[in-house]
Amino acid sequence: MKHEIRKAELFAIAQRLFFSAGYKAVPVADIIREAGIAKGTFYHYFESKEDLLDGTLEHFLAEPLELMQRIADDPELNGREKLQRIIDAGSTWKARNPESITGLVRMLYRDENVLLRKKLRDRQIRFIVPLFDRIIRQGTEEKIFDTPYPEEAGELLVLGMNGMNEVIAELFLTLDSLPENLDILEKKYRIMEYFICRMLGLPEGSINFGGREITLQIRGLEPAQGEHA
Amino acid sequence: MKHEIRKAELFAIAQRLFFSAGYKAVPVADIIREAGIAKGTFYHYFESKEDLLDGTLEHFLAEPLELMQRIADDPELNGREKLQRIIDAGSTWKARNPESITGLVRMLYRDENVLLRKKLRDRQIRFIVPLFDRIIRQGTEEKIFDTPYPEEAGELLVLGMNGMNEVIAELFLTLDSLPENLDILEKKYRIMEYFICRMLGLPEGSINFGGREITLQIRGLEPAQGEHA
DNA sequence: AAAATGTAGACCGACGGTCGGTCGGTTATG
DNA sequence: CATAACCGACCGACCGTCGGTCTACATTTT
Repeated sequence: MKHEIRKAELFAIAQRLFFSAGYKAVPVADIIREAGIAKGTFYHYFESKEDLLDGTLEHFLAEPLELMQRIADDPELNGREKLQRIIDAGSTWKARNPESITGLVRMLYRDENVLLRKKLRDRQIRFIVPLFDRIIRQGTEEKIFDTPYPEEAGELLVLGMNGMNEVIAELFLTLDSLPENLDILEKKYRIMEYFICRMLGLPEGSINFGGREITLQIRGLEPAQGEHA
Repeated sequence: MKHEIRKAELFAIAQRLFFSAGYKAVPVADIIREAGIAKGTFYHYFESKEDLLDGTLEHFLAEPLELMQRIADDPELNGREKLQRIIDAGSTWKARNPESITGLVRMLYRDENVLLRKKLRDRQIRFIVPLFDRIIRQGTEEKIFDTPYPEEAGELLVLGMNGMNEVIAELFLTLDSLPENLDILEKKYRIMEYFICRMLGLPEGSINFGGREITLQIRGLEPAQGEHA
């Protein structure tokens, strides 16, 4: 088991370095220096630098994905509640480590880091789509959801949310220089809520992504900073 | 003007090489060998390899985007017709050069080529979203469209279509080994049609992506190859 | 029981080879 | 003669390889 421990150590180092500077920008040399091992040793543990990246992302996503799994499996919740809980879980996770999020997003949305972003996104989608499918099937059986194409709604939902997320992330990054973009950003959230309800045949307001306090909190600002509707 | 001609030559070479082998896989050395120039000359024309890529994509997309622009500017057409014509233009363009399309898609959807795909997509989206916004505004004024969030519908539409396109492209690539996926692929198109109409408040069937003949034609197969509904 | 032998896998770091990009200089052109 | 076009040797940063050592433990031999 020494092997697995060592690998986990390397994952931790890689996560820190990749997530602060980006994948391409971190040479293998840096990683092995921090780990105190030699080039050859590194390639004893991993087939390639990209192999390390894959493992690191798997490691990184394991916990949040497992959390979602648990929510989806919870027999106490109906379809709508599960959806909302999964959304909430995302928000609170982001709100809990605001420092890292801003840096992470800023790094991810650079051209040179598309690969990293793509791998992260792919893994999430591959995992989440089946989850959503199950939840939507449940909600439909419970007569809470009412949608044509129930089998496809999950995929469409996840893809749509993902596309919007990219737009939102880019807006998020502009907030420092253009604080007024907060309104646009919030509007995007409202639209997403609207379309999700629309697609699932839910009454408006059944799903929500949290108000602007959440966004501000994620940015690491106090919610009450001259912000009043 | 010699300068521009030379650049166009290099774009042509780059397009051929990048689109068959991928961006990373084509070293600058290959390009200058084909062009018969030296390293230094290359960097006299371009700031970097990536600069060449940007220019190449701009070059590549110029014609189809201009065509879309013309459709959007056509005073004879109403909103719905413009939308449909733009979709048709895409289909016929693909159907006209089927050999290149399959290879292109196969190359684009490799991990190592995410950057290329991203740049292509970004440029399209940046160009198309304002176009769609105008068309949707026109259609809304004509009372042909009826949508909440008319200003956002364009972005949502383009993003949604784009996400679906990625899924469809991946399905498209499996058709050789799994011909039955054609049905799934067609279904995705039907769903897209449905949701576009839904989002724009059009009666069902107002927009269509063409039947399976188009898809088969794009693959370079004759439509009538044992395919009958 | 102790010593010799075998072995697998952790570990090492110099080295090969590729590639993007630079630089000092030469040649053509207007 | 000045400016743009052009040249190719060279540089430095990387990823990944390769031949080999060292340690710890199992197996056999004395």
